[in-house]
Amino acid sequence: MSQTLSKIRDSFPFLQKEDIEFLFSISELRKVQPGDVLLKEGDVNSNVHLVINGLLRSYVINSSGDERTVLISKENMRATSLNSILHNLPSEITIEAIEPSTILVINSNLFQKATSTNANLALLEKQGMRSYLVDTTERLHLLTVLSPEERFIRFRDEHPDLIQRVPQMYLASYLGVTTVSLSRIKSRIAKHG
Amino acid sequence: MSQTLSKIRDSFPFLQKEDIEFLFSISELRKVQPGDVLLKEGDVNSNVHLVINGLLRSYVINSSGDERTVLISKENMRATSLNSILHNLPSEITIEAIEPSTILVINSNLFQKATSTNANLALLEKQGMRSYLVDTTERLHLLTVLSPEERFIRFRDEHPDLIQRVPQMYLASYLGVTTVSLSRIKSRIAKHG
DNA sequence: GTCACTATTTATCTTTTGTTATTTCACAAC
DNA sequence: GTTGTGAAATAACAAAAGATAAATAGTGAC
Repeated sequence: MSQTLSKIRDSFPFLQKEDIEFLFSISELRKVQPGDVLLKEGDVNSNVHLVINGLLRSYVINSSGDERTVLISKENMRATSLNSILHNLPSEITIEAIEPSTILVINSNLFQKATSTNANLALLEKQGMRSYLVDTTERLHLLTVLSPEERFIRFRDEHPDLIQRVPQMYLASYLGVTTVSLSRIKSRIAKHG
Repeated sequence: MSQTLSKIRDSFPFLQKEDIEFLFSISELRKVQPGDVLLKEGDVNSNVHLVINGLLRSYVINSSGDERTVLISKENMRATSLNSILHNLPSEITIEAIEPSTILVINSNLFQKATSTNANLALLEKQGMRSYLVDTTERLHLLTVLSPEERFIRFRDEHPDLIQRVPQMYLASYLGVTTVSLSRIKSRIAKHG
């Protein structure tokens, strides 16, 4: 638990000890195993899932019934349903662990209330929204501008650890290709550069 | 000008007349023609471009030298460089008019300063960030989950007016296909349903 | 009206990607 | 050890998309 605390302090240095204690008081520290589901599509769930240790993936199911990974969250990253957190609507995504993970599940309703009286938490909220926006925009640009091969290279360079940790089937659907295609991309890169 | 004012009041009913007057005082109302550039990739520009009338497109150029449209902004919608507005970095996008347009160009630095003393403007900022986030996430989901044909149908149903207004070459690159492909999609739909 | 220019459609061919099935590999259960 | 299970690589074929060029349709200038 104190390891969790120091991790959070490192990530958000402007938070005071009391702020983090408050965060814990409105949170639950969950240990999950690969395949465990933290949030199921269709459920209303306004929790923010902060990854302390491990790996989560968020996915949706398309009209052909295939899962499409929309987000891979590693340490210090979050996973949330925007629908639920902003509008109290059923989640559009399913969040699932792909490693044994420790997740801080923060009750966002209670958090939001506290932001009106606690400036640090308000800043945390604003920063959270901003980094969410930056990440989403970044990913949108990558999907729009880069080819699948370029996307793989970019992902590999930014998250060399995740290439090993993320099963290829999930990485493929995150990059917007099939597993077969991703395999071809990898062998192409291995040959030429 | 008073038409502009009433448009803004309709879009953001919680704003008082003084708030809107302040917005005008830190803004410039620009009339632009198709092809006119409001913001060029590489320039640092932390303005928010609010479309009063007309149509803008934001695009980036990929490694093959082709333009990829990342955003189409019609009335009441915005166009901004996130890089510039959040981090004062060179813009990743170019913003260009594709119709004769009236654009309210808001100085975001001055706006941000005002949000610390004016609660309405702070709310406007928060709402702006949220809707930006919702739009971006929505678009990301569509690109991830839907096929090009499904994306076209969705776009047509949500923005029937834009099908006529947006030149097909820009719509194609917005949907992530070539003009030839978009043409095929349209003829397929015309045949079967 | 014609002319010039551009966008869109259509047709043909090529390349890429998806689909499916098979094989290999790793790992756990027995 | 073998057997089973699931992921990844490979191959063969089908489907889709890209590239290119040519034809058609629009638009504005004159």
